[in-house]
Amino acid sequence: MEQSEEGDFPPKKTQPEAAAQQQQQPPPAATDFPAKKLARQLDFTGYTGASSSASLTASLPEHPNQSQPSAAVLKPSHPQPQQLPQPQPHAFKPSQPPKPQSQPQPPIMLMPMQQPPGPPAAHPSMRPLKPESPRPRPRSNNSEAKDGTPKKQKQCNCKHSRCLKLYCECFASGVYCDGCNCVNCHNNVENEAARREAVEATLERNPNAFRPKIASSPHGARDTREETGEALILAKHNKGCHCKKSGCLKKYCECFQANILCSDNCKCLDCKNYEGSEERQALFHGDHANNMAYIQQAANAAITGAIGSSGYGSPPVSKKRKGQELFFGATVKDPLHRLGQFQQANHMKTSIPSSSLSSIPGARLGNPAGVGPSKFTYRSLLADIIQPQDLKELCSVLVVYSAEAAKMLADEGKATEKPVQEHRQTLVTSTQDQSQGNKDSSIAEKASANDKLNGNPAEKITAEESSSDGADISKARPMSPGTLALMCDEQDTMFTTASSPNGLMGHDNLSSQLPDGQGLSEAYAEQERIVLTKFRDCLNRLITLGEIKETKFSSFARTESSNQRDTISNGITGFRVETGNLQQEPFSNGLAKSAIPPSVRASQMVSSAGIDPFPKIPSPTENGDVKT
DNA sequence: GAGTTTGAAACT
DNA sequence: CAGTTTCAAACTC
Repeated sequence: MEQSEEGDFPPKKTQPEAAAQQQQQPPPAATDFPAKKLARQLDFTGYTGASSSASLTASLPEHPNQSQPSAAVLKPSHPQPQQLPQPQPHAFKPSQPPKPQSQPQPPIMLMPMQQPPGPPAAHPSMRPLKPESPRPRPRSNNSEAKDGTPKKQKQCNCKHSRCLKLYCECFASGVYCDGCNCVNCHNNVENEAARREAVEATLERNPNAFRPKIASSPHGARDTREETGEALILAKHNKGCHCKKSGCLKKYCECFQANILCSDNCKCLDCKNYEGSEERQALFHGDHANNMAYIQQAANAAITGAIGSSGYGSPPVSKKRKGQELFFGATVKDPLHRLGQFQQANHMKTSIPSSSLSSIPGARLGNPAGVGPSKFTYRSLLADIIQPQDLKELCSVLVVYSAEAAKMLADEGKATEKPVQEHRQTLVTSTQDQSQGNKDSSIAEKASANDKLNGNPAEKITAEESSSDGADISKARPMSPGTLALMCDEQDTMFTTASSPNGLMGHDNLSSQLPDGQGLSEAYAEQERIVLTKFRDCLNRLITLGEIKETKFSSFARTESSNQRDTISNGITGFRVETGNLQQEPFSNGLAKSAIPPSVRASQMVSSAGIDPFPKIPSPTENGDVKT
């Protein structure tokens, strides 16, 4: 999207480029379920802050450089409309201009920023805003049908606006009408002039008219939040909604539609679209299908949002509820009540009595900022244990493992399982030592081994490694290990798609080294197994730590007395809770927990500033066993 | 599928 | 900037 800001609206790009870029972009916000219409949220500018006019202009037809105002203008990713046979021209528009997209093409994502909602897509990250499908039938698309991959294409039904006003979703999205059911449509190539005028008029009226309505918080991730496990709220509506009767729980509400919580930007009345809202939760719970859609995102959110110093903690910006709090406060559930909901929703198994909750978690555990009396904030038990850098490190390690596994597999060909295991052990050990150096060397090895086969991935890999320093993963770099590691879905694809030029490191190598596609699946499976095993181990450790902490709190609550020990503040040190059972308790996956005293394990996980957490987390040996 | 409701966009 | 009208999507029957 950056491009768009510079006036390089997708239309100008060549198809491949545009497509590629879009794919790399973060999933568009919404997800899903509302997925349906996010057309309006297309991001012409790419960002909230930028001055819109420039970017908008760029994206619009009138753009100077558009030597060819062809249809492609609006639908960037599908540049060559004309060449493609149009699936079916709209009845009213027989000559419908070229449609930019070819059918097979995946939907385009123009709005990277948000992702609120997570549609139940298999690959949530790819969410099409207005895909265009030549589908004759508008909404019934089976879009989400099978794999849940949304492909929806929104088709308007405008009758009086000629599709030249923002009322029209297509127009608002910056795309030509294609296969819509509109009447007297002017939002097409044939009426480019009129369209252009309309665009200008619209911009004149509101320079931000074509900018995304939903934007992620300028302050970044901290503003993001996970909502009771159901929806992922990552952004807020720029203008906010003004709903009066829908309670912001219907798609009339733009916030709801985008699957984001109402924010302080909203001026809605009787809003129920706030964090912890019973109505909202009921709504989600009642819609199981949609729930599934969010699961993945929620999971990701849990990782990115719950980890670190904030957890649910103190949202910088309250996600609203101002309506209720200010005017209906008395009638709305009190914080405690909501707390209970959260806990349930999060499947937090805690033995802490609700009565003690109010005094324990949230506010107390660090992150005092923003924790107001009226705002309940849930704080993950792992909040103090897992630090952002830990996560990054973990991601890096997993990627390294993957790379190593690929290399190993390639070297050994279809070697037997045993060697694999051994190698894995070696890897684990070496990794535990930790050190970037190690990782680099590992990667370097792999890279060098593959150099002959491929380009020279070494550089890229090396660069990626640097992300472990805690720098922003999303920097200009192509794809950091962290990103790769987190791209579960994408990885799946990568694993199975040998053609990806940019595939996960190691894959290409592996595939290229193996004779043919034959052993690939096996090799990938093994590779995946290794990585997943590592990840599992890490998770087991986290579970253990969480339980320890939980136990601690539980005990704390019970005794509820003195507690003030230092322990809580840092959440780790000093607890001496009944750990006996913990140690023996078997993992649900059958793995036995380590017999190491919790405190010891915990310390391993804890990463205090300056300490490289990585070694601690990811380097579990076989079954989560830590070196004693 | 027709009619109603709703709230954003457009207009005054 | 507030109030009103227009519009099309969402929703209901």
